[in-house]
Amino acid sequence: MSKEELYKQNIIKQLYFERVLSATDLSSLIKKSIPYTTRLINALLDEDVITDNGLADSSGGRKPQTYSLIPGLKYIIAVAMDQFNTQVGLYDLHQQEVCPPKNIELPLANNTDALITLSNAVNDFISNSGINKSQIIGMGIGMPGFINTKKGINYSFLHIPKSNIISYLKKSTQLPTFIANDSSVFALAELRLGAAKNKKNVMVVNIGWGIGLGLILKGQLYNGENGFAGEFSHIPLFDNRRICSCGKMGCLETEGSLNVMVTKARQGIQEGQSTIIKFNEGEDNLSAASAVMHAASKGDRFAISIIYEIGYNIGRGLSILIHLMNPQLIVLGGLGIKAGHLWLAPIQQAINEHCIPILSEDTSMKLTTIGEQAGLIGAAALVMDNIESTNWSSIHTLSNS
Amino acid sequence: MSKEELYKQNIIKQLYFERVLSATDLSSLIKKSIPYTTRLINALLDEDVITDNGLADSSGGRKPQTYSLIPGLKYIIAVAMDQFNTQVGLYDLHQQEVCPPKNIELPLANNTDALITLSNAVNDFISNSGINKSQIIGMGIGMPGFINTKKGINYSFLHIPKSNIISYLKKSTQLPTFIANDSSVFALAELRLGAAKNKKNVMVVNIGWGIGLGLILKGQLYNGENGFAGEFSHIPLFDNRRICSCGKMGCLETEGSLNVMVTKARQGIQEGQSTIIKFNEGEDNLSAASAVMHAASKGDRFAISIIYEIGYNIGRGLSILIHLMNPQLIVLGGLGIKAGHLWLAPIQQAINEHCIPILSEDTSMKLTTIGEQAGLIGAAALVMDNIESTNWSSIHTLSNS
DNA sequence: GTAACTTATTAAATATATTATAAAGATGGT
DNA sequence: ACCATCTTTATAATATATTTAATAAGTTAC
Repeated sequence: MSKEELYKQNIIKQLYFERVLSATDLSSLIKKSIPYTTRLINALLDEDVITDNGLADSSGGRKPQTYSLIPGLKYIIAVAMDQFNTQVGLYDLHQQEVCPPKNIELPLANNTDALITLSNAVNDFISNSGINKSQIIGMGIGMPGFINTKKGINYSFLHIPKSNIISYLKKSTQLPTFIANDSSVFALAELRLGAAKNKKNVMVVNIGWGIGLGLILKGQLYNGENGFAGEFSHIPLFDNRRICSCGKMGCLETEGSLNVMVTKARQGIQEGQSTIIKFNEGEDNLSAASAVMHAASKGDRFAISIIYEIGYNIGRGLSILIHLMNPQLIVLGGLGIKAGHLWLAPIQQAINEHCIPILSEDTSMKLTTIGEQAGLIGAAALVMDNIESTNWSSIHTLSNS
Repeated sequence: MSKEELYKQNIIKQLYFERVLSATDLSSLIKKSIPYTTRLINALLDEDVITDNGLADSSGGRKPQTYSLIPGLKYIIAVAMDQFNTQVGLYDLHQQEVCPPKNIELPLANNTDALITLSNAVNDFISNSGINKSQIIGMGIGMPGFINTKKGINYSFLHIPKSNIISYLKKSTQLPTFIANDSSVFALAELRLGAAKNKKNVMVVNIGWGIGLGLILKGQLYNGENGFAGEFSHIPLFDNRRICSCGKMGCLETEGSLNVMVTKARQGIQEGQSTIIKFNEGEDNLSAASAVMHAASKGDRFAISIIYEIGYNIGRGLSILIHLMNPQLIVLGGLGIKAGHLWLAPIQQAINEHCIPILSEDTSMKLTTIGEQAGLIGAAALVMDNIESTNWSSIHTLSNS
């Protein structure tokens, strides 16, 4: 690809994440001069890839002409997987849902058919959407596990003998495919569209059955040497003898996660704690955790105390992170976000107790604002973040010729 | 500075760290085409900043013409401080000592005169060296404490009301000055000239009275939002009740550092352990620690067991680091390096016990090879890493005209 | 001796920035 | 309402920066 095409691609990327930008904005974002940027913009206008978006308000001078992507020009398939379920969504270039996302049951553990199921589901989903496959620029997938993004290998699930996930899905769906760890995808969503936007050093914490972590360093996602960075859940932090899901003992996960929340709640109820939490027989962990968090939001003291304990332990882990990375912001999200601001006090308390003040003073903490679709939105962002070559103008060129 | 001058500066930087390079090497290092790079090289030759270094061996084609810096063209002042002593050295552009480094006693704690003492010492040192100040391109300083590199502030020591260290020293020594945390400087030395050279993700561990850490991520030094990243010594890792030097409890430093080594040795001897370690009355910590490490190298089982315990605890901390950063290499250095390979086994053991295998498998561990001058060499590298504008050709221009 | 390869040089073409100027609007005063 | 002045934005002409392509030259390995 020529340099000029690369810059155009960069402009498209910027417009995807910012939606509306002026020539001056774009010039500083792609770090090229205004006249040169203008030339690139005009080329993109000619190719019918972007559109004139009218004049924006003045900030003390001539009103800037603004530009944006044509939303229906191309689409993106976003896939958010967890160990049991997978969501598939379709988004346009304004990050809007084109049709309602689809949920499929897809257990990952010991499931040799998982990829077949996935690619069938994606192909069906596209067919039902009515969108032509040629208009889809790619598929982004966030999934749990140890993932080598470049090689397309998940060392925990979805193993394919003599091949890899990316090659397989490219072949079976005919779509450029990008995969990443679910916590990285979540962090990417925060970096491009959420609380970490335009921030440099941010820790994005995914409170779920484990504690996921996406590291944003110097304004970029950090993946580590093999893509395994951010294994926060399994740092050896406690001297307990609890066996963790990873096989080791004393991991953060054994004292701070939604699993622990459910366990503590069950235990407390059995011991006769007075609480409004009610578990049905055989209730699954997801609804149990939701019940605890719901009770806590209603003011249930027992539930709040459980969240306090777990939050405090997560905060202990975050103290280590603050010492090592000196971040400006910590963003909390994931399933646990249902308990909202109740996390803030115990985590902050732990940080106060375990951090050197000069370090913790300049680190702020926020709850995610992206909401439940974070996984899908991040997966779509993953495509735009990595896409290198797409024939952006094909459709309009065809209709024009 | 014009773009072209910037590129020339970059060429000088590359030649400083690599000593001898061909046009092709430089072209790929500065990421400009070969013809353009050649033009820049010729300009530098004309200005008598670099010199033709003859032909290098062929690797299957025409022998490359190589170039190098003229070592005596410019010099660098390097300063390595610890809490009690400060070393000052003078280096040429081939990283060679111009005269023996000087040691001065300079306690940092509660010493309002420290900066005056330092600048006097530096000025004296330069006078005695016989090098003209105009030939010195700058001064690099590594020092303990919480340091904001850009603002020139050390929040732990050397506080100056209404000014900062850089401004003060620039004024009193007339030299462009750069400061950084001692562990960062050590990591820089490893990155540019040592075991981390051309590596991407490396943890450089400084085993001393605390455990310092310099993080190299994506091939660059990582400093965090305010320059405080890498506070490994004070991560809350132990459930002990030992008060740390930072005021908190349970820091890594309280169970893994040379201070702990000395304490354990003293305790053991008092309890009648059989060992060849002998402490004189009132022996200071530095020689005591050296004695323990010396005994261990001789095979003293008690000394070795102490190193094992401390190494194991450091390894526990490193396990966390590996989970979070997924580095390809860990480099061990600092005062503790006197015990050499004896650290490797206990640290590796802790990593084996506390790391998920897939993470630890691809992380190797090495001892530093830079030696005792690491602090000074790194401080000199700090100058070359950051210098932006120097009149490189002045002297020769004068002699030519 | 020759194929394959690395390195060096030159001319030509392309990429990109700077400067000057114009246009459009904001602000504050009368 | 009208004007003077300061900003920001847009565009055209010009100058500079940088790469590409073609070619030549020097080496190695078979």
